[in-house]
Amino acid sequence: GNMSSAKKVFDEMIERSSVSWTALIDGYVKAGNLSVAKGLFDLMPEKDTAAYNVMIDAYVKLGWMGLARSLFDAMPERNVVSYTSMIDGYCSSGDLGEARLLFDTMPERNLFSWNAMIGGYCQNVQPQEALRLFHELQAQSNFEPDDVTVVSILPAIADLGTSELGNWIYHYVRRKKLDSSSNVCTALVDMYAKCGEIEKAKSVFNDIKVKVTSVWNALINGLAINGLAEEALELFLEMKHQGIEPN
RNA sequence: GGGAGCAUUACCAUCAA
Repeated sequence: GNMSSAKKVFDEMIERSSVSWTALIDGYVKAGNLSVAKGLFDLMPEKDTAAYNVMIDAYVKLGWMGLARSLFDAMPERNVVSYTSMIDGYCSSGDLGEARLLFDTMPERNLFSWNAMIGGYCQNVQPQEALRLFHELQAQSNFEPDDVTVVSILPAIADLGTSELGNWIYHYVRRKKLDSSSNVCTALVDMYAKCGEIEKAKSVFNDIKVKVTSVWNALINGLAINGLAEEALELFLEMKHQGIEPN
């Protein structure tokens, strides 16, 4: 995040590749300085796809889909990153139709693009569509769900309250050793609790080797929403007893 | 043969609206 040093090095360079331009532009974007980023982008002599992608994603994260779309349409060549950024943006703005249109028409997809579309349905509370795409990912693509896919899909299953699907994910997680991710574990505990399977939630919790705060939170909340207030309080005390800081 | 720039999950909890 040290933009003044980055700029200094950049200014001292004899030759600047498109990689150095793009790295600097993205630095300004991530530092929240869009106007400087845009100024550099406009100055950049030969803008390649990655440079356009950085600017598109900057607009996307601000929710400015009109500007993002203008660049997307204007750029000479679009790659899978360009499409995935746009899909992410449309999903975040609630325009699932436009997102899906891009997803269906993009020349090639990777796991990022699948995850973006699946996550989009989840966050717009369309768990059934999310699950349909999740199955399609496994049946009709060369990719396998990863920890990101699982963390996206579990809240959708929790919304539906159907733990049979959750059980399938649970076994998948164990088979693929995805339970080394705290986010995956947290999402599993949460899912079982929201499906009313509090014993299963506890059992998943107990199997977790390294319990970070969010895992404790998930089970404490799970006990609470299942009417087990006393157990929730006990677990909270146990957590403090073990030296885990409540947040 | 190797390497540098861009996209997807973190809501699980709390607080705020």
